[in-house]
Formats: sequence, C-alpha cells, structure tokens
Amino acid sequence: MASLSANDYLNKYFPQFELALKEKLAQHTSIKTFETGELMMQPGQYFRSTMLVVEGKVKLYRQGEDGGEFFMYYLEPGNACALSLICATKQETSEVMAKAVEKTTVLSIPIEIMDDLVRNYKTWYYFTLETYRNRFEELLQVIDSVAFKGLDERLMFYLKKQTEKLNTKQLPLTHQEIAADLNSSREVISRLLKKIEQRGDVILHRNYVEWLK
Amino acid sequence: MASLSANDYLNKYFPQFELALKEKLAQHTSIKTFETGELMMQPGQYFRSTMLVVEGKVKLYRQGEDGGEFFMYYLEPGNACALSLICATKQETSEVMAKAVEKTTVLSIPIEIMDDLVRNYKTWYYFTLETYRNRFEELLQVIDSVAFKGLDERLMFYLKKQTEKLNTKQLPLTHQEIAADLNSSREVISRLLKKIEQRGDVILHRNYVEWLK
DNA sequence: TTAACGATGTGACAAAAGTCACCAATAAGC
DNA sequence: GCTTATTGGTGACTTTTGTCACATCGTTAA
Repeated sequence: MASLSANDYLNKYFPQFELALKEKLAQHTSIKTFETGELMMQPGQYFRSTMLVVEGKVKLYRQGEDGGEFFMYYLEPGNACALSLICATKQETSEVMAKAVEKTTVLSIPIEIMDDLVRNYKTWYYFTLETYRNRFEELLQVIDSVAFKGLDERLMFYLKKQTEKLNTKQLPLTHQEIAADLNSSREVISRLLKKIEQRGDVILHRNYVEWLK
Repeated sequence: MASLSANDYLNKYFPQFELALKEKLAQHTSIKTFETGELMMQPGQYFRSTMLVVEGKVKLYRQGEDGGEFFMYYLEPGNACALSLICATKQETSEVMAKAVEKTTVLSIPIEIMDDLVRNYKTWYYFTLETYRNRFEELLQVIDSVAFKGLDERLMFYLKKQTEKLNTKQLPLTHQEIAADLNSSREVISRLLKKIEQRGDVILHRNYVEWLK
C-alpha cells in the first residue's frame, strides 16, 4: 500500500467534500496508523481529535461488566466515528471499544477546528449528519435483532453482514470468534451453524465459514 | 395548564439558547399538541419539521415485524427527537415509533430554517450534538441490558428508569404493559416481580408497582 | 346484585440457550 | 516423527424464558 497524502485520501474517500473543505482538512489533519489488533478507543478515554477512516477496518463493540463482548458495527474507509465526532466536540468520554481489525489509517482532525468546519462547510455538516444517522440506524438494527429475534436468526443476520462488510463469502471466523461477537458460547454457535449447514445456507470449514447465498 | 407562547416555552425549557436563537425560533415555530396515546411518529413517515418537546412525555419504541414492542426511552420537556433532527434535515424516513403518553406539546421547527440554525447559532449546534449524544448513550444502555443481562436485571433496570422518568415510586404500570415494553410475556414478568417483591425491592399492588429503593 | 371484564397468581410443560465433559481432527512447534 | 494447542463435534444436563390452562380477586356497568 503506497503512502498517500491527506489530500490523496480526501479525494479518494471523501469526494463529496467541497474543495475548500478538503484544503482546510489537508492543512490541519495528521495521519495516524494502527496495527491489526490495536485498540483505538476504550471506555473512559478522552478525545482531542476526531477520526476519519481512510484505510483498513475498525470494529466497534460494547464490553459488558463481566468482560463479554458484543459486536456493533465496522467502520471502513470513508466513515467517521460518530462517537469521536460527538465526544471530541463535547469533551466527554466514549463508552465503547474500537479495535483495528486490519492495519488501519485515519485522518486525525483536531477538535480546535471542528466548530469552524461545521459552521463554514456545508458538506462537512451534511457528512456529520449522515454519520450520526447511519450509526443510529445500525444501532437500531442491532437492537432489533437482539430484542425480537432468536440466536439462530441473529447468527444469520451476523453472517450476512460479515459477507457484505468483509466482501467475501469465505468468512475467516472461528466459531469461538462468532460466539464472542454475539455474546454467546462456542458450543451453541457450533450447533446452530450445523443446523444452518444442513439447511444448505453455509458450508463449514476449518477456520472459515462459507456463505452460500 | 395555562397556554404559553413559544417564547415562554423557550425561556422555560431551553434557557441555554442564546437570545437571538430564541427570537428566531419564536418567529418560525408553530405549537402542536398531541393527545394521550396519540402516535407522533411511525416507520416510513417523512418529516417536514423537527420537534422540541415542551410539555408532556413521549415514549420512543421500536416495533418488531411480529408486532412486538420494545421500549427505548422517553422524551421530556427540554428534549428534542434526535431522529427528527436527522430525518428532517436529510429528508429521510424514521424507523421508530413515538407515542404521546401524556398530553404533549411540541414546538415544531420547519426544516427550511435548520441550516440557518446550525450555522449561525452556536447554542443550537451544541444542543443538537448534546441531543445526539444523549440518545446514542441511551441506546447503548439499552443494548447493554439486552446483550449482557437476564430478564430479571433488565426488569430492575426498567423499573428504576421508570421511577426516575415518571418521578414517582408508585409506578402506574400493569404487568402486561411492562411485559410489552420488555418484549416478554405477562406471566414471566408476574413471576419475576414476585421474586423481586420477596427480596423486598418492590411491593406489588393492583395496577401499580411500588418501588422501594 | 350480578355478570363481565381486566389484572394477577400459579402449576405444568415446552423451547431456547448455556454449561460441562469429553472426543476427534488439524495445525504448529520442536 | 512426536507433542501440544487450537478448532470443532456431541451428548447430557441445567437454567431461563415462553406458553397454555385455569383460578382468583377487584372493579365496573347494566
């Protein structure tokens, strides 16, 4: 992966930004990278900047008191972290975990210019609204699946979302990892996957699950 | 309840708004009322305006495909509907149900002036951020309780929240209503309440539950 | 007063999900 | 090669939650 400038990234992943906004951002952002597996955000942490993802993939999840995890959604190039937008502006702490699941590059925008951005750049304002809205809707979907559906349906929903986001039908997930994301147990997931395999919707392999739909 | 003007309401429930903003809003908002039980928002509906709650109480909940309900949170005087803020601006449809649980009055702000507001009134901009943030956090709490906790703990969490929001320890809720809000069944809730009563945390009465903590 | 209705209590059973114990297959390191 | 760790499969059992059937108790309306 060649090393791009902030400007290159903005043109590639944020083409909707008006020219003046891109120039402004190029001047004031710094580029940061995170290694695979690195924690980018955790409860209690303060933000001095907000982040635009431009390479890699970030997994957002909630952590329970008992240490259990609960997957919410991924951020990809072109996305911003809604929470960092809010928390940076308000100087409050975040409530979720964010982990780089691939080598990830972000543009880091200092909070000092956030006021200026939202006030003077219409495309930025719309971008933040869009971001809030999308994350809100993702959360609503998550709530739906937990509130109204059994684990079998949630598993299907999860696998479907993974194929979309990971952009492959060979999902590189162990049963243990799936169980963690859904806050369930490995045995239960194994059994449900078997059922789904017998229905013909997936084929199980070692270390990956093949989605057939 | 005496009939107040938009200006009165703004001074009472939105004192943090700068003077110029209050004047602007007073000029452009209309006052709407909803009767107890009236639906204010439902999936698929478009918004031509956003709403500031100034009297009453609004219940926001998600509706499942099978018709089941799932309570998310209440809006009270001084709150805005985060979704109407987003949806009005973006001209997209909402995804949740909102119902007035008391006679409710709102200030209705036409979308035409939203751009102006966020751009030229700093206190408005902060207010919207605060609104997003609060709703986001409430959703995260809801997710937590469903993802990590059993029905007994969720029930406790629910009752506690109700005492805070309804501002009374005599919760005017039937077991049936509680079951609906938690998307469970009446018998299960009755049994769990009995257990909680035996622990000494509540006393059960006909048509209401007394919270003792 | 009485019939009807809504709210609640409860036992019996079913279904879903979690837990425990253990085994088998594969991969990785030495 | 052998050993070990990881991954996945499975049966037996428990706990939690949902469902069904029915009883009881107040309240309300005719």
